[in-house]
Amino acid sequence: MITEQKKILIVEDDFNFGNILKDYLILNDYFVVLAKNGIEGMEKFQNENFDLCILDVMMPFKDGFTLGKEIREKSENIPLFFLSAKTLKEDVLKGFRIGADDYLTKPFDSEVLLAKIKVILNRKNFSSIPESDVYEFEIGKFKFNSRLRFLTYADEKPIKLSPKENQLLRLLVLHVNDLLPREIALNKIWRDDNYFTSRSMDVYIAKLRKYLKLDNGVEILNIHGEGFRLVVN
Amino acid sequence: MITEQKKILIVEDDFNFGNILKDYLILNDYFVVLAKNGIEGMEKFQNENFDLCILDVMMPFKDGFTLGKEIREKSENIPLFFLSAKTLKEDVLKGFRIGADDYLTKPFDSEVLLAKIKVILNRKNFSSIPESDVYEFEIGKFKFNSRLRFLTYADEKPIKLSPKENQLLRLLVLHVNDLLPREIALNKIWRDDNYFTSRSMDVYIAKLRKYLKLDNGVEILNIHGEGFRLVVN
DNA sequence: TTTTAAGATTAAGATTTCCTCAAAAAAAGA
DNA sequence: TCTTTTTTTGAGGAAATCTTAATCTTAAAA
Repeated sequence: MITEQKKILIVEDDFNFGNILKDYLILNDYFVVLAKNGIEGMEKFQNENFDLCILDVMMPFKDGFTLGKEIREKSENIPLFFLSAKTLKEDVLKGFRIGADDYLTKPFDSEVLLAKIKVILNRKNFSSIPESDVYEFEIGKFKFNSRLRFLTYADEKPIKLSPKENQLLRLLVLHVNDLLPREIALNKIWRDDNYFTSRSMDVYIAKLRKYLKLDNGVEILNIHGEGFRLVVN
Repeated sequence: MITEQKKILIVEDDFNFGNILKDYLILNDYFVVLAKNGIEGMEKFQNENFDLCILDVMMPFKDGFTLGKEIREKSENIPLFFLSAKTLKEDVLKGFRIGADDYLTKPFDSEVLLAKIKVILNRKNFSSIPESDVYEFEIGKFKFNSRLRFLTYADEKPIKLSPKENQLLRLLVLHVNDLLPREIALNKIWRDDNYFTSRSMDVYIAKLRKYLKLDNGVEILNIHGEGFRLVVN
């Protein structure tokens, strides 16, 4: 069977190190794209579809954490590794809070990295909703662009959505007319499921409801104890 | 929160360390079982359903690698973490070759472990959701959606069902025209079979009857001392 | 037929979950 | 830095849900 090569994005400002890593992964049959800073990294990420991102943390212009956060806003599911010489617990935890799948402290062994890459890429991961690169949606009379974070009603001026509003609305749309379980939204967007994140989600539901009120064929219903449902007539 | 606690198996021969870890995870809202060696670990693994296994590598009788291998033979998907003071690259790689999802070297920070646990349980969560269970039923002139918890008569406005109403109706439908033994419903829905849960069930039967009255070809009959029967003409 | 157990129905309490608003805190932008 | 935007936190209250209790009815057993 011919398995498609997996595509990996490496963002690393140390040219030497980046290239060694790239060559090593290519040798192990991955397709690798190397970006040399956060800005270039974001560009490449937007233009191609990757299976995994490996981000150096300390970089000029835009650091790895910032980039990681931006990537997570676009895609809740893409595997994300941070590489860093920062071994401080606080940094590691920050990485995970952003939504990393792993955090490797330099120096690390390349074979170990390879093993971790294999684990995460081989994990059977039929996500209930296929991770799609669709970002334009219609919701009743609204147009919703989740890349630009705009919600536009008819010919009115677009409503700008905050990142969280945007992510939540996107998940709701992907489950349109069906249940979006609370737990799933919390884990995907907030990366944690507890009392407070749940309250926070409620606040965002309220905000979205306010926006969507313009079209009364559209509403967000609660299913008590389960989650929410975006209903469109 | 309605979300079930995730169940974690820890296998660790150091009593003290194992218990500290256990308490820490319990504090963070996991259900934890601690086994003190590989043999006991395997027993517990076989008898219960875990969401994650955390195995110490160096243990008497049966070491963590051996146990991990056996667990992988039984279940190729369950997340597996190794804990070990062995930091040698070769050991780490061995762990991954066995099928570990991560390998933490002691000493490690418990918060970091917690972060990793959350990451992996969330990933698995999304994939295990397909829930190809049937959730759309017809009951006479009713349509019943047990996912959205709706009961709709002809073209009327859907009746919202509460979780318990929903579960009970679902069980009745699955046994349609046949007996649904009281005991089974109680154990499945209330997870307990006593005087009070039984009275509670009666209350829910009454509620369902009220809803179903719209269609007089549908009724819930009692079979004295046995249970209930949903009858549809 | 009488007695006892099981079930039906309704309503009141208790609990949990959700909603709303506002203020505090944190993050991003200028 | 200061300002603006975004996110979280908290409280009060509303709504939904579930249990318990009280009162009646029906079915089976003695």
